[in-house]
Amino acid sequence: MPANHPPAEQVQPRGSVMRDVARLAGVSHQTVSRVLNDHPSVRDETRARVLSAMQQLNYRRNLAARTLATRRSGTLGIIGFETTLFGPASMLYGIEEAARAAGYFVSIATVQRPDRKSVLDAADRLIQQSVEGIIAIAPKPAVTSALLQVPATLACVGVGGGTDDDGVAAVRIDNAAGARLATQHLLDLGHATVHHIAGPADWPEAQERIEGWRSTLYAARAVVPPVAPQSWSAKSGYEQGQVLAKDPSVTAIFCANDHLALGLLRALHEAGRSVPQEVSVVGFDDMPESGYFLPPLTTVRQNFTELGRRSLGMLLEQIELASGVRSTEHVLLNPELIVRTSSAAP
Amino acid sequence: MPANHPPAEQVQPRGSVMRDVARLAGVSHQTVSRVLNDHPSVRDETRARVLSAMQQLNYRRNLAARTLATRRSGTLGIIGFETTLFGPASMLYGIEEAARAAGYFVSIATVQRPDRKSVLDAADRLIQQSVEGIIAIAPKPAVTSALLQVPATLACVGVGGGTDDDGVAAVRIDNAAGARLATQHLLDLGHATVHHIAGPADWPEAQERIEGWRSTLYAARAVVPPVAPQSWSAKSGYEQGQVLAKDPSVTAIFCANDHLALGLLRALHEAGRSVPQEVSVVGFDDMPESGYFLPPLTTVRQNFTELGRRSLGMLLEQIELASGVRSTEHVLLNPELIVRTSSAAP
DNA sequence: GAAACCGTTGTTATCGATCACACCTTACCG
DNA sequence: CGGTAAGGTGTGATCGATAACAACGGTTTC
Repeated sequence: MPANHPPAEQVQPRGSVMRDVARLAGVSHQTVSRVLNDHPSVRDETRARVLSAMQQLNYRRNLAARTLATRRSGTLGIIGFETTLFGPASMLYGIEEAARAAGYFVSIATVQRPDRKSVLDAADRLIQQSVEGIIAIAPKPAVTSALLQVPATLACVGVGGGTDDDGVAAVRIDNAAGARLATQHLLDLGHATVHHIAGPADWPEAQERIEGWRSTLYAARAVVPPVAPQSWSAKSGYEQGQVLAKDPSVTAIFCANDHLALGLLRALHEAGRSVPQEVSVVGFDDMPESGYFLPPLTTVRQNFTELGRRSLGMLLEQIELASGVRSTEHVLLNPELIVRTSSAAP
Repeated sequence: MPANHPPAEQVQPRGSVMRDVARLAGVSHQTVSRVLNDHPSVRDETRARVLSAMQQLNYRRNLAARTLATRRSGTLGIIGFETTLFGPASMLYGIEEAARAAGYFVSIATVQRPDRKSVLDAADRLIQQSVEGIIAIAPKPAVTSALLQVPATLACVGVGGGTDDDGVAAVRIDNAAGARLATQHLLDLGHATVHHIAGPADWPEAQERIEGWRSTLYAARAVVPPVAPQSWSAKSGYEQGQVLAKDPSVTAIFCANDHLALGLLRALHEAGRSVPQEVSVVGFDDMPESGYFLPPLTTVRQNFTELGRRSLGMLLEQIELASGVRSTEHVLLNPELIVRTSSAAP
């Protein structure tokens, strides 16, 4: 049920509307509308008169009226999760930028938890605004599966790790490939095996990175050390790092993200184990700061902005195709290994 | 001039509208509207019938129509700058959360550069959407001064460092106070003076931090070392750090933000100067990672989320007061010193 | 010379809500 | 018992745009 606002006595001051422009230009409002919509059959001289009138009156077309008449709002919705983090924030940025370029407006709805109810709630708010499509930042499958519940004629795209669900179009990076890149890099340097500090067990992205890491070790016939998934935080990296630091056989560690790596670096430092001389470390994400860690972090770069742009591209495709059937296309982007100084031969 | 979208043949499927609900409930559309708007004079039994009809039809009120009729959109606009950074991203989050709680929708428009033209452009896009108010993330004065150009009846609030301008309501943190906190902390530890790695010279926030730092040194009759403002980046901190590291008289350094501090820490480490034994370092911002730097960074915390919430509060006040005159209230939030291990007695 | 057509323009209905006002009960009062 | 007030409900106009169609002068076509 939509909220009702407290009354604001003063309404927005009535700016100029199409009638005013029409009167000033000496034409009908419909002609003004034609100029506005680039209709071909308007005489150049008439068009010029109208345009000048619009300029004089500082006319701005009323989107609400247009939406009502056309049943198209020119607005896209984003369902965001943990948007204070660098990754989601960058996706958001990429989406907005691309949307603006395509002439769309962007409305956002954040969710506290990536569960079905919150997502449906957010989607509802967006639908009320007549958005023409929704992009959901979807770290967990619950998000995309919730998207299946929204009216099937509404274009939807999921972006992020939790987009396994086949019913919804999605863009994601290839987490397993990224993990393979990192692991193989360390093996190639000559490490006997690679330890892994994983992300939380219930996150698909964390699972996929474990998968990629594990399969690479298998292929190389290397020992597969145990993992103890906890969270994505530097704290967790620090704590697990303290344990690993005690084990002299550990020479290479791949972290599921850069925050974990940061915590790990601190733990190794405190334990007196130098990086990369004694232990090599590789992260995942490539945050802006990662190049300035001590030592600068070798990591797997996700191009979040590109992720955002691509998802917007897919959404527009769906909208403009308007087949009515929802696309279920999945796009997998390849991450890139950024080698810095935290990794070296043993 | 608004962009026109390529035609999407298929329009949104017509969901149920007020007429449908009215028919099913056996009342007039006006009565449905009354129920929707909590009008007192509806018999309980009628209200119940209407509500049940709405539920059966999964009715959702059309915001565009409502906006057209009431001239109120229930939407607020945000003009964002560098929203991928932790600070702006957190403000955005705080705003959205508070807006949702207050029953408002949020639409966003980002700008590439914080200059007059870009801001007016963004404001224009928001005005087209009939937003009832605008919050601008305003790192530079050009932003708020641009806000003065938007119709005076539209509520506006600036948030951030560039909000000196007296014509616009604003929320900001007290940068000078933060700098004093940091500088005094270092002096209190027993350092003879404090060096400063500043932010870029054309940013008010950087200037205010310089001011706070300098005035504290004056008051303590300490030597005021020169500053060489460059950028906000870790790279800049690294480069300036390399210079400072060579000077054995330098024992305490206050950085204008945590990124600079990160770069500095690396430079000090590479120069073999230990922190905090030989050199103390204090940052500004308190990013989530700062507690895991090597060593954990003493820093000045800005509560960005709170900044966002407060700015939204002020905006709502303006909207709901609707005095027509724009508020010019300024709110200054106090930052907080977070002491970790990067600072110690010389 | 009538019919068909074109480019250009105006007229009227429409989108889905709210608002102002009219209408009908019922109740209460003098 | 009639008049007024108040509660509950319906009717029609309205917000500002677009859509559909009609109208008009001037060709072109048969």
